[in-house]
Amino acid sequence: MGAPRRGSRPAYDIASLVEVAARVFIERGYDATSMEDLSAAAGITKSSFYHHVRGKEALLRAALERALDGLFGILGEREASLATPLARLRYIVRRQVEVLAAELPYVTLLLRLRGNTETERWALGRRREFDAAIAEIVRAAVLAGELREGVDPTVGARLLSGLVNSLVDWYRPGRIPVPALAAEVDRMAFEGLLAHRP
Amino acid sequence: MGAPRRGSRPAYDIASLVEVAARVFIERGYDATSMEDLSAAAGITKSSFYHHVRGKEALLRAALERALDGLFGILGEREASLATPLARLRYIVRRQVEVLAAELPYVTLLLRLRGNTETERWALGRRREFDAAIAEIVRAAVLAGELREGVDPTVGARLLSGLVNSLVDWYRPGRIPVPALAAEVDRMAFEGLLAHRP
DNA sequence: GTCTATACCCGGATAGAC
DNA sequence: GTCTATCCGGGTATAGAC
Repeated sequence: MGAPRRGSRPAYDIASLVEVAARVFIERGYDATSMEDLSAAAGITKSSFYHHVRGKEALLRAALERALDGLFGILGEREASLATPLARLRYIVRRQVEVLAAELPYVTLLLRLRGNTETERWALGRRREFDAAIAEIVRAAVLAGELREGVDPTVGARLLSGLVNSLVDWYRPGRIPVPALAAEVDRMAFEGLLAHRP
Repeated sequence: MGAPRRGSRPAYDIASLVEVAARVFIERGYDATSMEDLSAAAGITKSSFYHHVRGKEALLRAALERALDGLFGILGEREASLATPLARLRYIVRRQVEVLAAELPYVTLLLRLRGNTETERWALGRRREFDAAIAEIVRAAVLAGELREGVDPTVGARLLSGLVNSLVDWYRPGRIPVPALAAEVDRMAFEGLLAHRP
């Protein structure tokens, strides 16, 4: 990614430092993570670390941008405009699982924000925008009669998002192939766990 | 709850201070919350606050105990031993929604732990025990053929718990009657969102 | 680019007067 | 039981030598 390095040390391009930071932020929590923790994880001292990075919040912002870019990217894909609301919804859910798996630490961070700093509030706002887009599609699917009667669009959308987002609490790369994971989430969300139909 | 007070000030029994603390912990995050924040929320100074409370971690522990007591209480109820695994599972899910709604701040706190302190790790361990109990029932239901074929018990259990637990991210008391909420969660989990059956 | 040393502030917690 | 004053550790961030 960054310019190649001459020394034996790893290349401290911003991207790799952001990756390290995201990992530690998730492990300890953003507030509990000190710049000392981060610099140690990167293998240099705190002040050297500052040579590369503006500060703690800038690292958080970079990580959150990556997560949000991934998620909003889905909405811009061709398939996100499929004919029926249900087809759009299922496509987006599948892609959401994929993005979540691909950008796991960044999305995890995004989903655990509290809103203390300006950066966090900004990211929370963008996340709400994304959720609203999903909710709108759920609403359309209910109106089109594609979802079970009596599904409250707001509640349904929140449960659906909650189901997908809960993956960050346990999914770890490598254990389950992503397509299989996406299929399980899809079936759970749309067909449910039951064997038979009432 | 505590002994009645003579002055005009509210009674600072431990329970009410724990409630205040839980609220602020959730709002700001545990690590970002200072004892100053807590004492201010209780309407007294930091040192007065210390007169009533051991420290920050003791407050956290009391809140987490309340959440865990509520959850483990479910497993001890008569109905948690219903005849079929599926019946047990649906009963527990419903009760889990009810406990979550009744003890919202405490359960929210429990679900957002990172594991930095000894208290947090203790609570995380107990939470894992609870999740394992659910997973065991899911496994039994799959073996009994009560759940859709091809459901991985581990993944299914995690998705189910994730769905239920995601409520803490948006449910607020009063908006939706708890029975209706429990019914929506049950339908989503077991029947899915779709209108028709394949 | 990396280090040591340090400024500066804020957090948890306590002492002791009232 | 409440307060003001304070200790002390650790946090972000910077200065300046190498």
